[in-house]
Amino acid sequence: MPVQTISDIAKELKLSVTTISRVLNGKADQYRIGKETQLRVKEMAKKLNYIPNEYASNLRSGKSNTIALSIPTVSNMFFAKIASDLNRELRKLEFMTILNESDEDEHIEAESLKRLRSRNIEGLIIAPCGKDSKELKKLHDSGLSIVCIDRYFENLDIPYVATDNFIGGYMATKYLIDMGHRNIACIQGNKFSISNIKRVEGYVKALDDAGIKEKYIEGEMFDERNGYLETKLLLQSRVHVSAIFTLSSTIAIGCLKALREEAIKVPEDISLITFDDSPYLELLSVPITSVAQPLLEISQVAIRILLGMLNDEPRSTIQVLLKPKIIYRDSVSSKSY
Amino acid sequence: MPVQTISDIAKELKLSVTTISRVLNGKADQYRIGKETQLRVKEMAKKLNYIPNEYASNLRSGKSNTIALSIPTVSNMFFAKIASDLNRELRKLEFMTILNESDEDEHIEAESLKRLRSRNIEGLIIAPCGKDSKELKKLHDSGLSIVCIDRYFENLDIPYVATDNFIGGYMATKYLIDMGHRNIACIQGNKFSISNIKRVEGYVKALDDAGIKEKYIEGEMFDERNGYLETKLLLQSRVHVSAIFTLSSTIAIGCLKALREEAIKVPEDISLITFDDSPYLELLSVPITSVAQPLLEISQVAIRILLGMLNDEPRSTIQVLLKPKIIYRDSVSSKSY
DNA sequence: TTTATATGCGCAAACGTTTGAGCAAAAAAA
DNA sequence: TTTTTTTGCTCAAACGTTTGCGCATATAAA
Repeated sequence: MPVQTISDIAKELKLSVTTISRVLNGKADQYRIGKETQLRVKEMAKKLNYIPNEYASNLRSGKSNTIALSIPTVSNMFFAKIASDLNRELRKLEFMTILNESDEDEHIEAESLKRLRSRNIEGLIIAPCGKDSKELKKLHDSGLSIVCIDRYFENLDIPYVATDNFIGGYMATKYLIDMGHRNIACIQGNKFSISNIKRVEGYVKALDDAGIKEKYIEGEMFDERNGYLETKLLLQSRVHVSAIFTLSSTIAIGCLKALREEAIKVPEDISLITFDDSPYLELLSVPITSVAQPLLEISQVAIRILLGMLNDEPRSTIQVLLKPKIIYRDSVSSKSY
Repeated sequence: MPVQTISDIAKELKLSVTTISRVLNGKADQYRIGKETQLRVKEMAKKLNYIPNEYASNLRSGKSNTIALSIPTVSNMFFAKIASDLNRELRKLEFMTILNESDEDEHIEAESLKRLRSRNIEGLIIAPCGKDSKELKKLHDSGLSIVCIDRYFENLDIPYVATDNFIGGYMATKYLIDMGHRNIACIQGNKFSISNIKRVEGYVKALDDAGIKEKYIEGEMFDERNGYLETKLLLQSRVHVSAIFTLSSTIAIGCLKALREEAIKVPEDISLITFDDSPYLELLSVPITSVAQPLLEISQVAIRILLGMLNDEPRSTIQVLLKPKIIYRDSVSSKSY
């Protein structure tokens, strides 16, 4: 069966395409199309198995019913959960979701954003990976509704919603300090992502507040490999730490594997606390204490902000930071000097 | 800056839109556009920051450069990995990816598929969730290039690539049997997904081959909750099992949590083997033996098949089953009677 | 009966591309 | 010089919608 168009229906019913279009768009009453005609049109549309051509409709109307989602990667559970929650909401709102993964590569991200401009998307939800994104700024300047999640740019007035990473970093570190630790290493992820930066700032502030000078900040990627490598390096270096603060659960896994290889016991030899919770953490040989982010809230707030912008509410600079929560388990020992 | 169109460039250069279009599409030589003109067009396009309108272009040409990906959910690591791998390849091929999550709900899936028809997508990669999908069949009949991953329909000649789940189920169960277990429970996921069905068939066959009559097959969802609940039920029932085979890593987590609550030791009291590998598994209090699926291969083969179809190669019914691999860890004890 | 209002629908342009066909001028061949 | 070929580009239609405006006809009011 060939693709049926509006004008096929029109021909069949000996009506104009205008009438068909109006009925099918729910604008029939507004344009005073008779009740009976409406019925006949709808029936014929069903009978012919009519499928609207979104490309034609978008070309004319400018509406694409499409939202783009740009995140580092969906194979990181943190982003996967958020992507899934967002996608579910968008589906309910009858939007299609375009998925863009940047793989933490700002060139890929920029390229994707550029290509998005061709698609007339109506909104963009993005966890940007670059230090500063010219492309994102361009999109923003062009009037596109954008909301940043997890990461954002302090110098751009793009609305964002993220965990209060500074507090998270501070809480985690303070907890370690309160438990008696003084030599605390921090294995970070992407140095240019604001969420990483804020976590590190929290770490530093907590140490400063406690009058601790020694700080060890290493790492550069939110992945297992980085956690493994940096832990190995840490153990082989001369610095002696009694606790490690990993800035993502992926990093934590790598760290744990390295610790195990070196036969270091958690928490007896080294304590561990990590950003990001995961259902696995409580099942590990040592259940890992973590800083849990309010995942669902992030997506929900993001959607709410986006909808606000789409409904032409005045473009305010909404910036939401949500409190994280420490989930206490057994990977941090109290250390008394 | 307003959106610039091809005709803006044309006006600026006093050329026809046809010429601009041809240059910008790389068809300049084919249509004998002068070298110098080509340069001037390209420069002006850059200068005006021209962005092609994909909707107009698709409307005319029928090409959408869009592939849809339909999976249960991206918050299941198995699908997340696959989605990510596929998306990366599609990006390289200059396709945009539309993400559709069905949440294992066939109505949602059907609705999404229906809406896809409006988008003129060029291909569809899907892990269908229903028992049989009318919508999918319609799309297939309409000539769309489709490849199924992980799940498929044996009665439709849609190409698919999946793990050989029968073998996987057989291997896992045989291993348990070889280790001396006779009472083996199987906690399954979605009963209607062929991957689940095949795994169960493998489980049954292995038991039959060993002359074991007792079979315990329970469960109905590929998630943690199901694993937890079914394990609880299993433990409270009168049947006594010495080993459990969970059909996904999510189920395994729930199972482990239940076992821990009931103070059952793995593998001393009960042995566990699970489908799906995960970087976490080796870090658990008891490293879990698993049946690892060839994730990357699945995506790669899927892409290859899809490309073949897109390039108008004869539509053959390619059906690929890839061998899984057992990763031996410590969750299965040998039991001697 | 004439005039005003309501009802039901159609005309035709527009959205920004792509594309088959074709035309004028320049270059080459005769 | 005339004819053929090549070069460089343009015309205009088409893709399937949406939409501002407008035109009959029917009904109600005067």
